[in-house]
Amino acid sequence: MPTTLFARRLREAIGLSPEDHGALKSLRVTERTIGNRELLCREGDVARHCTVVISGFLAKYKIIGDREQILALHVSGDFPDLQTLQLRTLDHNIISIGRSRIGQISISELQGLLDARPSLAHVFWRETLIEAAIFREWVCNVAARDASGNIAHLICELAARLEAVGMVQDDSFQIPLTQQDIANASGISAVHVNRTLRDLRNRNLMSWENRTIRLLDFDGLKKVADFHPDYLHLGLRDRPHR
Amino acid sequence: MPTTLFARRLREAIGLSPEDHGALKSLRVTERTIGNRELLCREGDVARHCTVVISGFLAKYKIIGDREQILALHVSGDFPDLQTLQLRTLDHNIISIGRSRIGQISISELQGLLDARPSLAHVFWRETLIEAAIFREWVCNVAARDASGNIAHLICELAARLEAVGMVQDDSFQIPLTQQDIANASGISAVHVNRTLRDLRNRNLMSWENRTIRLLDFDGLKKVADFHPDYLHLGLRDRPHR
DNA sequence: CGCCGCATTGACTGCATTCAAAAAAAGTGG
DNA sequence: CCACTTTTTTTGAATGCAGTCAATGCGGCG
Repeated sequence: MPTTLFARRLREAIGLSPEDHGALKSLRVTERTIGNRELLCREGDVARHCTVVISGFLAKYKIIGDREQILALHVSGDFPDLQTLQLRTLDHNIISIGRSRIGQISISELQGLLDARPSLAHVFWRETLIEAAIFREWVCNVAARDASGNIAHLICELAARLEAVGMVQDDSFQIPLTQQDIANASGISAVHVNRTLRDLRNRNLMSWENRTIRLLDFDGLKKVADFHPDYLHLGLRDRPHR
Repeated sequence: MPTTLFARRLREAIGLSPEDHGALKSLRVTERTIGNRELLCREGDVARHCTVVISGFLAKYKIIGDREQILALHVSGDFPDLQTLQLRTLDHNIISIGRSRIGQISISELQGLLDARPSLAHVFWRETLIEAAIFREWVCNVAARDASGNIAHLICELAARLEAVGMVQDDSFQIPLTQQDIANASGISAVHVNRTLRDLRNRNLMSWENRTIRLLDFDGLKKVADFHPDYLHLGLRDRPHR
C-alpha cells in the first residue's frame, strides 16, 4: 500500500512489470508520522532503514556556514534515501516540512529483494539517475537563473512532480513551504523571495494563499522559468533501453 | 586497460572483487581522442555507447538563457554518462575541456555484463549515487558559499578526486580550465573569478600558472572552502552494506 | 612577427542583501 | 472559543558585493 504512488509513477513512466509491482507491494513497511521540522536523519548517521514518502514533504539540507541550504524536496511516492543502500553514511540531513507520513523498510529486506530481482534493482537505479538529473537542474536554478526564473522553476517542477502522482487538482496544489524555505532552497534572501513572489502574483502567473499554490498561467510561468520537463523523465517517451 | 583508473579508485573505496575487476577488463573499449571544446554529445541525443574518461577533462553543461552552466567535471577514471544505461535521452551536453582521451563501450555489451553480474551493477549504481552527492555539494557551492569559498571548494574537490587516481604530485595538478570555465561552473562572473583567484593567491593558499594548480596551503584552502571530503565516499571507511 | 584568446585591472552601476519594524497569520493553552 | 504567543509575511530604506563595460597586458601558436 505505501508504495502505491511510487508504483503509479513508474507505471506511467516505464510500465513497471506486474511481477516487480507485486514484489514491491510485498515489502513489509512500517508507517510513521513525523511532525513539522522534525529531523528524520542527520549527516553522519548510518541508516538502518530506507524511507518512502507516503504523504507530505521531506527536504534534504546541509549546513554551510550560517546558511541552511536545501538540496532537494521529496513528495509522495519518492524514496529520498536510496543512497543508504550503497553508501553507509549520510552526507546530509533530512527534515519534514509540515507533517508527513512515511514508510520505513528494513535495508536488509530491501537489499534482499533487489538481489533476488535485478530488474527491480534497475528501477531503483533509474530513480537515482532521475534524482541526479533533478540536482543538475537545481544547479542551473541557483547558479544561472535570476530570482523570478529560479522560483518559477521550483514551482513548475513541484507542479510536474505532484501531477505525476495525481496531487494537482484545478491547477492547484498544497505545499507547506515557508518563504524562508524557498530562500534556503534557491539561495535568495527571504526578503527577496517575498518580493519575487509578489512580482509573479502581479503578473497573474500564480497565486499562493493558505499553503495552496494555484497556477493561473502555467504556460506563462514555464516561460519565465524556462522549464522543460524532459529532465524529470516522467513520460512514456523515455523508457529505458531494456 | 582503459578502465584501470576506474578500477583503481574502486579498489581503494570498496575493494572491488577480482571477478568484477576481471569482468571490467574484459570489456571491449574503443579509444578516441577528442579535441579542446569538442562536443561529445548533445542534449536530446540518444546515446549508443557509454564513455569512460582515460585522460583529460569532460564537462557537463546546459544552456540557460545566455549562460552556459557547467554542471559537473569528469576526470580520468570517471564514467560521465552512466545515465544512458537507464534513461534514453540526454538532458545535457558533454564537452571536452582541453584534449581528452576517452574509451567507448557499446551500451548493449555493458548492459549484458551488468545483467550477468549484478554485483557489478551495484558498483555502477554506487557511482551514480556518488555523482549525485557531488551534485548536492555543487548546489551548496553555487547557492550558499561566497566567491572564495565556492572556488576554493571546486579546487579542493578536484584535488581530492585527482589524488584518488594518482594524478596529484607535489601538491600540484594540471587543469586546462579557463577562468571563464570556472565562472560557468560557479555562477560567478569571469571578472570576479579573476579577482577571487588573485585573492586566494595573495593569501598564499594556492598558485595557478601554466595550467597547473599548486596547493601551497591545502589545509588553509580547505578551511576557506569548508571542505569535508566525506561526500566523495572515497575512503575504505565507507564501504557499502553488502 | 602578428594574431587571437585569455588574464588582468579600473570605473561605474545595479540588483540583491541586510537591517528594522509593522502587519498578518498560525499555533497554543486555558 | 478567545486571548496570547510565536511565526511568517510584507514593506521601506540604506548598504555593499558582485556584475557589466571597457581597455590594456600577456603569452602561446601558427
